[in-house]
Amino acid sequence: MVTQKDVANLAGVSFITVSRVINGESNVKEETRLKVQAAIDQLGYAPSFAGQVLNSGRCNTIAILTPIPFYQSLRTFYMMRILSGIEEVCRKNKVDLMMGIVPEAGTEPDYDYLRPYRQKKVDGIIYIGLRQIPREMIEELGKRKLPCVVIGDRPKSKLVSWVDTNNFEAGYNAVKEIWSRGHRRIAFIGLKDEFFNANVMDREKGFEKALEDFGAKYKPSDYIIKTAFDSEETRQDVKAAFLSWKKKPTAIFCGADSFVPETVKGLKLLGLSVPKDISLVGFDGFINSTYFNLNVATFPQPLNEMGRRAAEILFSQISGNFVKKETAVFPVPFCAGDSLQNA
Amino acid sequence: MVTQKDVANLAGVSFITVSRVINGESNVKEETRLKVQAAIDQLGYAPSFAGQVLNSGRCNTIAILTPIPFYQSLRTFYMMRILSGIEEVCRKNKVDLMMGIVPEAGTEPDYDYLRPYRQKKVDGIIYIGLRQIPREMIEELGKRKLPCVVIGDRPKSKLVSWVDTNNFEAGYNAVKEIWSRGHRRIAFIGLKDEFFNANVMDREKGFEKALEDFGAKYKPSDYIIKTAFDSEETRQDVKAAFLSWKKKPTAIFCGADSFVPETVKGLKLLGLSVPKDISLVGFDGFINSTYFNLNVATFPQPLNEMGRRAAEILFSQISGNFVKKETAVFPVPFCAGDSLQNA
DNA sequence: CTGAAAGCGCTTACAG
DNA sequence: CTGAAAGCGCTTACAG
Repeated sequence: MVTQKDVANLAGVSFITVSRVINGESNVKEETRLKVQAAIDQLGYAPSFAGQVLNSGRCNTIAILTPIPFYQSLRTFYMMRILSGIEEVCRKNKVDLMMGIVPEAGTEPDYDYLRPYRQKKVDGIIYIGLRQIPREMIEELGKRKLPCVVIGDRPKSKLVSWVDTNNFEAGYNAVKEIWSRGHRRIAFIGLKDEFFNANVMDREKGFEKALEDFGAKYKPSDYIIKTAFDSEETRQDVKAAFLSWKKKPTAIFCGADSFVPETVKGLKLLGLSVPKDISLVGFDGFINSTYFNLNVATFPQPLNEMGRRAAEILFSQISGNFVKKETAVFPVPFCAGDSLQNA
Repeated sequence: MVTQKDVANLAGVSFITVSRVINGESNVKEETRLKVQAAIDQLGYAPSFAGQVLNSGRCNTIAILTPIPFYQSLRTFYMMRILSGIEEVCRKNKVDLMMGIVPEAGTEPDYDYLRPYRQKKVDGIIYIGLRQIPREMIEELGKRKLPCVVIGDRPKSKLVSWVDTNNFEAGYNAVKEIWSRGHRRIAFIGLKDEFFNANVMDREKGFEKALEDFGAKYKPSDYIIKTAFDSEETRQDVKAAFLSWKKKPTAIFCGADSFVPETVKGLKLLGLSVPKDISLVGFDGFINSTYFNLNVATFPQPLNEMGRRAAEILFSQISGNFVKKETAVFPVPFCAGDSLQNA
């Protein structure tokens, strides 16, 4: 490997001068600088990361930790869009990105969340949620005061920053959009409690609150279907719910786009087609009309922007050498689509 | 940051003994080992990466370089499935994963492909293709003899290893499957030459060769549509081609799943429905029947396995301290689907 | 403007 | 079985 000494020898100066040129210090004669630069170019020298870290304590790398497996389609989109925003900010700041997949709970008992940080391999961590952040991790984060930003979850810890969408408001607004098109009986499809998905739950709360505020003539909670992720279960749950309801809803708000395809199929089993017989609104913006033959009205989360913001918060904490809880809540815009029609 | 010295002080030994315990050396009294281990646990010590790298020259990190932007849906799947295989092997080998997005050609003139390696931030590189690997990069890779494996492309360099699918064979087999179902006039949809996509081109060659071998009564090249990625262009190209053909094909082989949705729509413009009026076979296995309302016959690439193999080749070269060109060609299995019917 | 010294956290011989 | 010394590649004062 090429070192400062090699460059120094070739240029006929001491390695300290090489260090000065690398770091763009001003106290180097122009002639010397040119000689050194020529030697650097000739040898293809780049300063060893390890040597720099040892001195600066900064490694210009951050870790992205996430429990989302790489191959699960819709969740992959969620993560990739966030990642795209993070990457943009990292690139600007000349910071590298390390990826770690947090194993399923219980799968790998001795998995060490914070190893990269404790090893000083990264300066900070961005955790991309969707599944609740593990309690042990939050505790150690707090104890060690390490720069960390969580996306998509709101840890209570006094030291852990987070970036999230306003799911309650978005749920509320979803009902508002549907209601304004004349629908007076609206159903919600959410997740079973065992998933502990605060995001979908908040959308559900927004759904209920909006219907109360608007004076719906039925009990919102009677029109909530709780189902599972990416599963055929959804289809059956939808069918069963519809059969149990005496008065059928004219619109459905899916708390996540993952439920949309199976909901549509479940409705088809009942002889109902979207949007002719019933309207439908999704959430997330992952269902692409190129692949799904219905242009779904939805609430696309500003994932890219959230990724960027998370990275910015993290960098400000790293470079400021302090850890202070910062939070950001993003509103979710409505995006109209053919699946939502007037009642 | 906690260092070996801190642990040594707490345990009442020298930091060298701590180093021994960390590295599991045998020449440490059991009693001492326990004392040291207790101190390590108490302080939450982990050996600094930088110190280790400086000594061993090994950093237990590899870089994944790819020109695929994070947000492009189908290409995202391609990359993520490969990544999933790589990650699996990395986890087993306790190696970390660094991600780098190679900018569009010309976008960032001073982008330095090999910086992470020259900085000794990674031990080797896996390049995930889909767009041809940049010439400058290949040259520098060869010059520096750095451990590198390319996935999805076959660089000529004597030193760069690669892992790829047998696209010619797969293209040939696609025609074989279609032909065996009685189709005697089959069209191909590929990419315009300007994309330099060797993979799709090889499938095209397999398509042509198969038709020749089977004694097709027409010139295969007359039934090749060349289109662009992810674009509405495809729809128009399909329509135009169909209008120009006097004898219509009874089946179409899409050289990539990206073309499938728009091809289906283009056919619809002509009043043709799949598979009732015309059969269709895709390639890649990205079109999920949950989201696309047609179960497409296709050739799913063994991406996960390719990722694993690439990582294994890379690790063997890194730990062996040699760089030798190794290559692996994966066959692509056929996966039947409703879109391909008997003629 | 340039160089010798010390030290960052670690490991690898070498002594004892 | 344990420790003192040297060195990995770098930067940061300090001297000149």
